[in-house]
Amino acid sequence: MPVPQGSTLDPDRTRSACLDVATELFYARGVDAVGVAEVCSTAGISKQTLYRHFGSKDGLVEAMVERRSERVWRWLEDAATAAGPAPQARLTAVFDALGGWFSEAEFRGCGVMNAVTQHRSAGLLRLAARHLDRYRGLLAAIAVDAGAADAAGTAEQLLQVLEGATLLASTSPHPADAARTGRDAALALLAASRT
Amino acid sequence: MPVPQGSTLDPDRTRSACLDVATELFYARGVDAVGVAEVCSTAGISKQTLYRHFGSKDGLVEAMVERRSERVWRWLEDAATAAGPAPQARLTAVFDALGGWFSEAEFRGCGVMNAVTQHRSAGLLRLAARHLDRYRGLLAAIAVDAGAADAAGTAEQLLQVLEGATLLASTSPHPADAARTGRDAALALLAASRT
DNA sequence: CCGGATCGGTACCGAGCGGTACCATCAACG
DNA sequence: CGTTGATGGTACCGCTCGGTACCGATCCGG
Repeated sequence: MPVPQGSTLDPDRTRSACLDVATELFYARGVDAVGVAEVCSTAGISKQTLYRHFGSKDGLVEAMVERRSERVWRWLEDAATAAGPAPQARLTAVFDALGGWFSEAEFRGCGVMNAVTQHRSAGLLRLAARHLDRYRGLLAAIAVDAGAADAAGTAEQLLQVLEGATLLASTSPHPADAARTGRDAALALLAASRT
Repeated sequence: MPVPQGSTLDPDRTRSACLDVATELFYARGVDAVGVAEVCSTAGISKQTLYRHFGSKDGLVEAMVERRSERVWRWLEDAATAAGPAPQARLTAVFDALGGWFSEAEFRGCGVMNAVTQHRSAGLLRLAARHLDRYRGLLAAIAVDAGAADAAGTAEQLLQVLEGATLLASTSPHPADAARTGRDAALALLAASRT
């Protein structure tokens, strides 16, 4: 198979490295506050290469948001799965994982929702909807296993708590507290969801 | 008293009109997407006048965020008060009022949190903290009257639901549903907060 | 009626932006 | 070995931004 793998000219590797840098910079300082020139110089590529891969800055932003959404969702799924089959344990694991994230010095809230708040484009709105749907799937599975009378409604409540905790943590001086508060609220809602 | 009131040269009136325009434009399209020139021309004032009143664009943004925070909080307080003394009724009134807001075509989420997401400055972080504290006071009073064992903790849970509902409504095709979901979650949490 | 202050309008500045053109380089392949 | 295609570097373009300087008009108190 003719797949290049260590080469300097591997397009996939270049693209991925570029997305890594874009994710970091855009998340840390905001999409508007970082120019494509800085992304290029930090990633060690030229502007031509960036534009050949992504077409425009918007294209770069959307590609990085999509990848980020998929990764953070998979990360939460893994955390839930590792907690075993009990729905309460899985929900607890989700919020505990969030707590670890919130406590990082670089934490700035949900990158997907931040991006759509900063640039309300049709593409980002669509990506945000997909992002939230992934979360809904995760939370609905927990609600179903917990015997919720209205699993979809319960999942929506849990999603509001999750996003609310994330948003409040992003401006709070004690972000880890937001995860604990969210976990308590989520567990209470899950318990109340059985008819 | 020498207060000018109808004059074209009334500084307070000019300042207020300027803040009205800034509130609308910055909220509708984002702080970065609107230049001071457009704010001035829409408000019918010159750039000199704007800079004499606010010093810089950041000053204008902070002044408009502070006013918006105070107004929306007072609006929610009034909605709760009008619902009578019962804590459940007041909490319901808060989320019903939010539902009316969410349903407006111009709704774009919480203007205060949007602003701090777009421009993470120390001033805006401070204003956001004050904004959330106002909400905490409103919700804590409800939690106390409902006999919550941990009123502050319950208020924090309700705040997460409120902000989560607002954030999700801002990207949802059915924003009013978010208010109903939030109301149900908030009432369930309030019920679960006793002992 | 006049002097000072404030107003709106406009031209302007330096800087940074997103995006493009051109070129020398270098690896891959026939 | 020569061709091809992708790369990094750099200069450049048109545009818009936040912010300032200057001007003539307008209002006000004395």
